[in-house]
Amino acid sequence: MYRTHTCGELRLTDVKTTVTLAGWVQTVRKFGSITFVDLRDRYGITQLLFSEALNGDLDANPLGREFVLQVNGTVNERSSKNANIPTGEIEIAVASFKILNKSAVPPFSIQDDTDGGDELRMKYRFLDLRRNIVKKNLELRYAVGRSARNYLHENNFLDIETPFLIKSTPEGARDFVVPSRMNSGQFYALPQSPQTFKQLLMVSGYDRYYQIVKCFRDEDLRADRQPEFTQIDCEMCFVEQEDILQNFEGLVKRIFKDVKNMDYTETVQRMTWEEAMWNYGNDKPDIRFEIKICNLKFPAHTFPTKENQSALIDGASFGVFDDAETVVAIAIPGCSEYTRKQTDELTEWVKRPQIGMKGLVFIKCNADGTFKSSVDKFYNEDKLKAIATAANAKAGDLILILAGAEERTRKAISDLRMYMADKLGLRKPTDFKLLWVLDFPLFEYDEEGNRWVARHHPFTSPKPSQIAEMINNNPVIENAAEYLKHPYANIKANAYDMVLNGNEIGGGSIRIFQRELQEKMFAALGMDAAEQQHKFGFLLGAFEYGAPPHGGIAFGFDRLCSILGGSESIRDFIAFPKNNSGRDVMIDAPSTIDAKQFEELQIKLDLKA
RNA sequence: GGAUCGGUAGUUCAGUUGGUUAGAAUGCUGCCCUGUCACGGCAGAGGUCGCGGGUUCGAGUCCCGUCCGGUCCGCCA
Repeated sequence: MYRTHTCGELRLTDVKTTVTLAGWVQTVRKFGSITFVDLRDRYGITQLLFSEALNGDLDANPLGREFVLQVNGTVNERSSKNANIPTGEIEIAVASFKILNKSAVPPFSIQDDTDGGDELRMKYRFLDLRRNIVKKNLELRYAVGRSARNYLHENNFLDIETPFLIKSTPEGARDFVVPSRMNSGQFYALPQSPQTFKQLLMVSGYDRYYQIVKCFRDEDLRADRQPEFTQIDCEMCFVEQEDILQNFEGLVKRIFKDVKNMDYTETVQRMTWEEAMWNYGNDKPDIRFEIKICNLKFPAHTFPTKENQSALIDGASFGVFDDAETVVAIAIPGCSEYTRKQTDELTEWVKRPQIGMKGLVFIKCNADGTFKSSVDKFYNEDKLKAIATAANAKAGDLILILAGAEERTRKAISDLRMYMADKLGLRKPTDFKLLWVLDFPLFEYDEEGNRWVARHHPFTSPKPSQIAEMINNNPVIENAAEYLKHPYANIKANAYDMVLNGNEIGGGSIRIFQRELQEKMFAALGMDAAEQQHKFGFLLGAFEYGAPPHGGIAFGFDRLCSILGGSESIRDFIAFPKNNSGRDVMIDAPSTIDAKQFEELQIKLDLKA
């Protein structure tokens, strides 16, 4: 028997017990004739005492960090206790020990505040995973998964596996492709998601399906994006949007309860995509703080239902505003005292290429009710006051105004809103606020190809009231400059995103289940009948055999874990992640393959120089 | 595909206007120490300054190229 106890469980009540422990040497502290060794395993750290007085034959000298050690001894009460660790009141008086394996000196320290940089930790990820802080993240990941499975199981969902080797249908992201040896010249693709399979399962009558499943997308990475990632993938039949929303806010609330012991009792807020863009400039707003955009000027067709307020800024001969398509403002609470240096810094921030604004206009709403702005030359006190009222600014606030092209400016004000909230500490990682964003546009305009692309995916159904509009109109865009006036631009989807603290954690839709509508959708995306048949014939065929109404959702599992863990990076919650270039630096993948493998695949490499 | 920041001891970093033998902390090795838990003390080893080229009397430092890594934009149905 290698061990009788773990390194985390012995307490004062175990004193005088003879025990055997096994683990890794965390530290060795020598004091002449006695030596302390901290022994670590998954469960904790236990102090070992090597003492010449107790056993003169013991020589702790050969021990080094990360040696694998088995010790036999007696549990003793410590004479000086350590309140910082659960086992801090006891130690093991070592009677005998065995080095089960030696260790090279690790390239970085195995502790919470390690001295290792990211690259090194990834190269030696097996050592990094020994660190408590990383272990905690993987434990959290397990807890989230277990909670989700429990909830879904209790609600009659069936976990069904779908294949990883499937057909390439590069509609959205680039596929990872896998050559087939037995079918030379042909390729599988790894699934970007099990989308079509789960829909086929609905056709088969498995009315509640889920899977915690890997998905693969061959696109460039970010801190929160990996080429292989995990989704909690769900689908239901005989449901409307409302059923899905109810079921899956239940899932997330359950995860909050199980993982964070948090009762999320408040109603999950909902807003339409249009409201989100109007108020926050963003389809995944962080609503933990109140700041909303004031739309001083905007192109009428982008928000057909909204009233134009440009009278507030027009007629002042201020060219920047007069020439801009869009002028938007946010009132930042309590920042009217910002110095020239601070406002300059904000101006520089919005001028960075990532934001791409030409400049920043500000209005200080002084505590005494006066106003001071960077555009005093153009706007008198009354006009500034009117703008401040529109922006819902109070005395003491700082109004920041951006002007420019609609899309870019809206994104910029959204980024600025988040930047200021971070600055003011309004985005606490311990606060959680859920939000449903509803009624997304069904289509997006692709400038490059002058065509429609599906905003969510091509299986998403339009709002029932707009099906006729879709079927009866020609998708061809005659005038690229005025694509927003095309009827398709206003078709809304039966699609929904779940947003947590400004992050999209899940998204889904009610699907198309009629062949005719699905064909119209494919056609709208530029697929002729032959291409439809080649790529999705199996799905269109299945829709002819009694496809039920259905819909579903998929949650980004890694991202959900990282948010619950209070981290920006999903890599911390994946045992063996890829780096920024999609490489696994530990096993050094991807790599070249043998000539023999090429031969078997009948593939000849011809790399462009 | 693009922008930007970085690459100096095992590790994390400092290194001034280009100028003597490239430093600190930590880790590592040896010695001392009976109550530490970030132990302490003394001594020591440890560097192709990512790589290639250029400018210069002289390059870690300046220039060009390249590789690697981080972040972001594009991209991510």
